[in-house]
Amino acid sequence: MDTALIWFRRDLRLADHAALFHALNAARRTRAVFVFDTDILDTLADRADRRVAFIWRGVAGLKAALEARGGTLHVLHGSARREIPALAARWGVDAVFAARDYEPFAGARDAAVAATLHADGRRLILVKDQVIFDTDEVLTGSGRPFQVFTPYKRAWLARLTPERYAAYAVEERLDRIQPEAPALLPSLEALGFRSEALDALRLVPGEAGASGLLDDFLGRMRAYRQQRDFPALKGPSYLSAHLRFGMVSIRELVRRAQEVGGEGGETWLSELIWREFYQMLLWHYPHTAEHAFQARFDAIAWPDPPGHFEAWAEARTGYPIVDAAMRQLNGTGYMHNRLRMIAASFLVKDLHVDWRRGERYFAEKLLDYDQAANVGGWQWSAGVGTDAQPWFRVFNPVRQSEKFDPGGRFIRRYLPELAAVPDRYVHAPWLLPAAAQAVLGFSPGRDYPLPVVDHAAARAATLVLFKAAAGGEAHLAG
DNA sequence: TTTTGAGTTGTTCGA
DNA sequence: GTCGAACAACTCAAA
Repeated sequence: MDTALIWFRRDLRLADHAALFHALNAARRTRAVFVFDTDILDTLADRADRRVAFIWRGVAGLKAALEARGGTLHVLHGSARREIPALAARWGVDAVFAARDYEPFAGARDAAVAATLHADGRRLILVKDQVIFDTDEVLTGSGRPFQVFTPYKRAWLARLTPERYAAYAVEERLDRIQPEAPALLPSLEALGFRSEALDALRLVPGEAGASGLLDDFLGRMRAYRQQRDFPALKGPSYLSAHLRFGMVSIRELVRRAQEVGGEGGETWLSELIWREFYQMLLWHYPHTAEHAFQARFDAIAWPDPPGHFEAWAEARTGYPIVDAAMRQLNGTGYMHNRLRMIAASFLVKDLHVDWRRGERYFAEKLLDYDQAANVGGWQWSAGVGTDAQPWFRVFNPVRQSEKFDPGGRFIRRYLPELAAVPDRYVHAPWLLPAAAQAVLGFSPGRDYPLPVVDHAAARAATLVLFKAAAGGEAHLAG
């Protein structure tokens, strides 16, 4: 073919890029485009949304990298559904190449773009790039999607061969990307956003940022299994936001995990497999974005008592580990994985708020927000999802705090008002004896909120809700 | 078709 | 403080 268009979306890199590789191989000339899609941007409430600034810098870096090789990246601001077919027509491209995206919104958008292109005699070619195995490449013996992680993981690993994570080398053909006309990058302000929220994050967007994080993590991956659950430690890779926007290739990450091996490499690889498990599930069962995977639990009427959600979101539940976690999220756009489970469990099983409200809040705040992983994680925590924990397993926020932040280091990092509270009471400051309160000048209720709920009572009420839901379904079914 | 083994990340209670 | 058992019954996946 004569001309291809590579449409960058959440694959903002040049290295090891499957869609770019196929476009460069298929066509004599390739042009490149990124669209700041108003169909997405218009839904964002926060004009200082960290993700827009993060992506904007990633796009700027990508454009500069292409220009250093004699090409360029055209950057548009509008509805991708209209802009992509219009650009394809203006430039007379034969086919548009893009990385396949498994989220419901993306699937609908791509179907619409494909239909418009097709009516004009052009094609949209979607290429597997953001996963090792596509949605139908790891199935049960009877050809159905796995619903339990462990057998999925076993099947995934059994199919893994080095060719699966071999890099798509594009470097030698990048000179086929040619500028049509001088291309401008609209400023963040022109897009209607500000960047100050990102400045506080000290995370470098783009391929360079990803490669710096990966280099740092390679030295720590062996200790990943031991350290990953302790939020005060530097245990995880911190690559989630870069992986979300494709600033690093999943194949490179799997390659690295294999190279390091051992329990550290295996545990980290397992996390990458979880990512694909949830992407595969959301694609096969798109309704689970809004509904419990286990239908019998979709009917639970969560009491949602007034003020509970706000206390959680504003980090004033009176449970330090939960409040510290929420301050980390609100202040940085990131939350440690262990804390995501604790905060989610607390909102649902202690505050009795519908898991969907929590999922939506995380969707607004997380820089690394990934719909499949977030929905899957929330449903797991709420005990309503596929492969969910047993319904009677309710996290105790004080036990979790004592176990995973034993010295209260993480708590005090985000709750300096607890600096003077002794380790023994930092997980439950309302238990601090009156004599100690006087000596320390710390008074629960004055210097830090009293607990909004009693955990033991809240836990008992949760078990009743679940028993009623499970019993009700059995009754209906019978 | 039937059977069998197993299921990310826990908590509480009582000895 | 530490340890083992109980917490229920169900569904999935594979033999």
